Amino acid sequence: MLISEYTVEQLERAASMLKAIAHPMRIAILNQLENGKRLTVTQIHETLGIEQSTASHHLGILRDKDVLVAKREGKNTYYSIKHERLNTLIECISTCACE
Amino acid sequence: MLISEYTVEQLERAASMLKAIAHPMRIAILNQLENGKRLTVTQIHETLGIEQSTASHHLGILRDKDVLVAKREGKNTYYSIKHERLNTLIECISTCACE
DNA sequence: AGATCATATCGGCAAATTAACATATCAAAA
DNA sequence: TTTTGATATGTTAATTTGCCGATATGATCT
Repeated sequence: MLISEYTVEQLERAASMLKAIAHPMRIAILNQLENGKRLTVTQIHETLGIEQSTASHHLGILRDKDVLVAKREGKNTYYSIKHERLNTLIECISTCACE
Repeated sequence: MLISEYTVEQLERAASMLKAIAHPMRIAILNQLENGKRLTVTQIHETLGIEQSTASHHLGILRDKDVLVAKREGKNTYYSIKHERLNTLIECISTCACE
């Protein structure tokens, strides 16, 4: 079934990605990862001043919804933005909120 | 206080806008309103096949979070996208979800 | 004022989310 | 294999959400 040229599945997938992003701390995380930067859980948790488990939790949500990809390298897991196009979205919402 | 070049308030505002958008039915609504289109509550409720009260509810959420603007004209209330830039965001998330 | 169309709000309940903390797993080094 | 650093998961309970039907408000016409 189609609703407005997209299927229900596509709408749900889009919503779940957006929902993952729609959190102040996760937007802050995404700002840190703009333009292809890669950071570990510890770097995020230290930079943003949040609990390690909280950082991991937020990163996990973003990974599960295909916003970020994780790559384990030794003890560390590096996170980065999965789709180039998402940089546009981050920038867009950040500037929209500043008016 | 600043987190990643944005204030907490800006991050919260961005998150609350995104949260408003992050719902399958509301993304469908925004698709209907792309590129400056204006629609009434009844048009939305009939086009998308949802209850009138549900349509009004979703539109209210989007208006409250500054995603849409409402303009009353006689019996009808016309809704439309508030910031041009949001069209980019809608398109971006819709295409991201189609891969 | 009364009738009718359009929109907004209320009450209720099941379902989904959230935050915070403790704990568990994984990887390398000693 | 024990220890330590790094990351991931589980468990709570409190809050929030979505949807529905019903009802209330607003606007226009007779």
